[in-house]
Amino acid sequence: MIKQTILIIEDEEDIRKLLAYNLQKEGYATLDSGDGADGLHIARSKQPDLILLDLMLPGMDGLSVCRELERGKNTAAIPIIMLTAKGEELDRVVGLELGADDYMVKPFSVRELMLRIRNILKRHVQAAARAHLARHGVSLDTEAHKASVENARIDLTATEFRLLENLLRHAGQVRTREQLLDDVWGYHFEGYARTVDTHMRRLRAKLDQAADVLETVRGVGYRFKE
Amino acid sequence: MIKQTILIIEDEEDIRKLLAYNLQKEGYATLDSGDGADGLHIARSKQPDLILLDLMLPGMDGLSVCRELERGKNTAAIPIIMLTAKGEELDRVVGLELGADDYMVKPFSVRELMLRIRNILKRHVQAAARAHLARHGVSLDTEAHKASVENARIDLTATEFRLLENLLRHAGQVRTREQLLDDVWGYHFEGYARTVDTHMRRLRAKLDQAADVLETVRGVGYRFKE
DNA sequence: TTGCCGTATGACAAAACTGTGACAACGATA
DNA sequence: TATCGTTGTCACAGTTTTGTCATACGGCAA
Repeated sequence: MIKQTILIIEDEEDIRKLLAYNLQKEGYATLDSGDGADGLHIARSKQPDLILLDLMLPGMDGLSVCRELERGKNTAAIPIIMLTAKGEELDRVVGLELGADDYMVKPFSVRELMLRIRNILKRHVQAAARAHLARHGVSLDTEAHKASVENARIDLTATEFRLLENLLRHAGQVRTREQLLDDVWGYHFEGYARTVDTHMRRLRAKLDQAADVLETVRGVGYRFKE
Repeated sequence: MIKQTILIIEDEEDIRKLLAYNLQKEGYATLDSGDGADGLHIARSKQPDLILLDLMLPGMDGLSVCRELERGKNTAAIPIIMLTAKGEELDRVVGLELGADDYMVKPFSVRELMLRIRNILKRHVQAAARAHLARHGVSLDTEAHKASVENARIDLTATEFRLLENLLRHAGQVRTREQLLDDVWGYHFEGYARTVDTHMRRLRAKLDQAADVLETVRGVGYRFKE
């Protein structure tokens, strides 16, 4: 599993460090910036999974950053949690209006913030992950780790599931054995490329009537039918 | 196929040699430097395809080099893999923030590093290479590995596909048998130049009505019609 | 028109690929 | 500890793909 990255845009260094420390402890990767314009730039180039955005910032205030993020094609979908100091509450309406997903009033409970972050990320991941994971009657529920063919459950082992998921996510594209080994087995795997074949066979057997969604591209690799 | 060049900026000579040796074995050309400022200079003048950058360097540290690379107009797009020693992990965030594409913590697995390099390079090449691969009714979808003539699918073998792709990418230009053997078969291929002829015949047969897009330039080679 | 040289063709055997069944190693679980 | 499910390897067989060769063909210049 790839670590999710959270961008912290906050000018108070103490808070920034506190947040970074706690987020890292929770297993997230963090990026941070103490300045609005800079933070916006990082968001655009690194595309974090979530942004913690302070309202009061030097250079460019949080609302403007929010508005800009919302406008950018590849940042519009990133969830934002606004951090506001007491007394700025009036603005929260505007913030939410502008696309923030949630807000926290300082001083806030770190624990609560962590929980909200986890929830929001889960929602977003699910939404993104579930979107295209069904095709030609084969569908995967990545969260529940359940697979089905024409609405009939089938049992897949962990590896089979990851393999099918990878193929499905790249439906229509040929995936070479090397790519599959890297993505599904991981870089550490030092094995026989033909291992992939065996797993394809097992997958096909389990997919049964739907086995033809897995196409062999001779001399290249495998492809989930477009 | 032109060799890709990788710049190694690392002060420990043993590691530098180890990396250079392995990279060359993988078919890359290498440049190296044991000093930050010097490495930066080489990067600017030679424009390598990828940079391996150690964090701890004499003279100018890795982060500064990274920042400078990011700033330079003709170095900003070069992917960077940071090499960090254990315990420097805190900095990786900054590194990623500054534009590194990936990082490895020492001691790292050379094999894994090679795989990551391959993947990153592939991503970068793909992004640049995907273009209008269609002409005179012949179109290729390199991702899906599908070919069609006048919107009708045709089956090509792996070699035929690569050959047609190469000709198409150089549409309008004559390609000699030697060039085709180098690009399509690989520069290590020591075979009969007439092999190309046979494959051209097979391609023409499969292209059917569109066979005339493949022109023979007597005494020189072949050309995809402009 | 003839002869030369490069190219197209058809046939073929070698090489390369993929699908399969079997199996041992491993780990989890009862 | 015994058992069961999962995984990675391997050897083998059936096919397809590929490289080579011998031969026929065709453009071009003399």
